[in-house]
Amino acid sequence: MTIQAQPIATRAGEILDVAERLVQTRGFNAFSYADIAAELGVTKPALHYHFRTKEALGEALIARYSERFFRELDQIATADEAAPARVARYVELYRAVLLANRMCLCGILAAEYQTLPSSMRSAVRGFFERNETWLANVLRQGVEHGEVTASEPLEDAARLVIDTLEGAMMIARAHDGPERFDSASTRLIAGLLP
Amino acid sequence: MTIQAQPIATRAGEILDVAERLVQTRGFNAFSYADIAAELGVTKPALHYHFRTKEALGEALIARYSERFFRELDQIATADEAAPARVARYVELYRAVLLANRMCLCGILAAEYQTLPSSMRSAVRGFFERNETWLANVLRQGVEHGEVTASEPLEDAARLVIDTLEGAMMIARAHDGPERFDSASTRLIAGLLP
DNA sequence: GTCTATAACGAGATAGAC
DNA sequence: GTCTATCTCGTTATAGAC
Repeated sequence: MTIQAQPIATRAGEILDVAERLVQTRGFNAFSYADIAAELGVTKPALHYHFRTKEALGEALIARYSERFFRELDQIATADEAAPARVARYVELYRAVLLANRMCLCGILAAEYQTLPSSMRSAVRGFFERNETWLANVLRQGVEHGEVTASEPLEDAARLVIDTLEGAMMIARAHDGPERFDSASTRLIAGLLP
Repeated sequence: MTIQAQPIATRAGEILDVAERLVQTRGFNAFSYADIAAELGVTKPALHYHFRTKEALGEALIARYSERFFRELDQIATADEAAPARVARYVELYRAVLLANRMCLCGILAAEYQTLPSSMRSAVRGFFERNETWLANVLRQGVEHGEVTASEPLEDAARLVIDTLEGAMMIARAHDGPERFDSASTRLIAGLLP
């Protein structure tokens, strides 16, 4: 048994990388297997071997994205920081996506929600639910230490934060640069402080 | 010369009605001329007579939607109401769209922004800019009367409101009912009151 | 002026070669 | 196991009939 010191770029991984960027940039309905195939220099049916349907590809995208995202949240929750700093780092995760000229994967899928197969729908909802739970916990910690002011239920406060960040991100992408997002997130966070 | 007492449902108007619902429900990239044709019982090329390209149809959709929307804003601004009531009515406009199981037309187009032809892009940006201006004026009126608390620049405060409503709407559509939107908008407005 | 027949192309997916 | 050749269908758009 060998141990992989570094993750090898598998073909499936390459496909997911390209597809992820295309979805985050253009949306799930606005890219095709042909786009991925052209970029990787393979034929379309080769992609179908790795992901038999577009739905399967979509599910894999959400799974990988979620795994990565919540691994980052774990790191934030593990570090020795106060709640406001944790929220700030949460906002920074979104901002980094925007700087790459992308939209949150599950955010853009939420916009296309009505057109998604049901397996992808539940995966998208799951992403947001996990975000809510995580953020509500951080807010609760902040309230208990007097560093955050938010009224119960804190799950609703968490949802407001998520909705605002997703919306600000989406509309900022229709403008140039992250300034619009920064202004919104700064005001949003200011409203959470004593 | 005759005067139209009531607007007649023209063929072009019928097409716009169906297309508008499809875009607000599924997005601009996820509907086709075939969908409209089937619903109206005509052939696809018949649609091309009225709107030669999908881009032309998209432009017409934004133009009509904007006209209707800003006419409503004019009414709100004309009525003898205080700023908080005007903001509440502004929120109610969004809520009504959500109750129809739709997304704001320009909101969903913002999500698809990178895939839109440039004529539609500028129309979408224009919609948001006009909204910002209108809402910033209402907020300024409220601040002057001591009914609203928001820090300068009020254009940024207006943007935060718009971003939040659009985001809350988008994510609420991935859940059932308007409760999630209501909770977010209530907290949003509460943050604007003294 | 309004619509039908048809084109030209790209989509996602299958069958089968190696 | 991995990929190429191919299929079928749906897409937007044009040409031309009435």
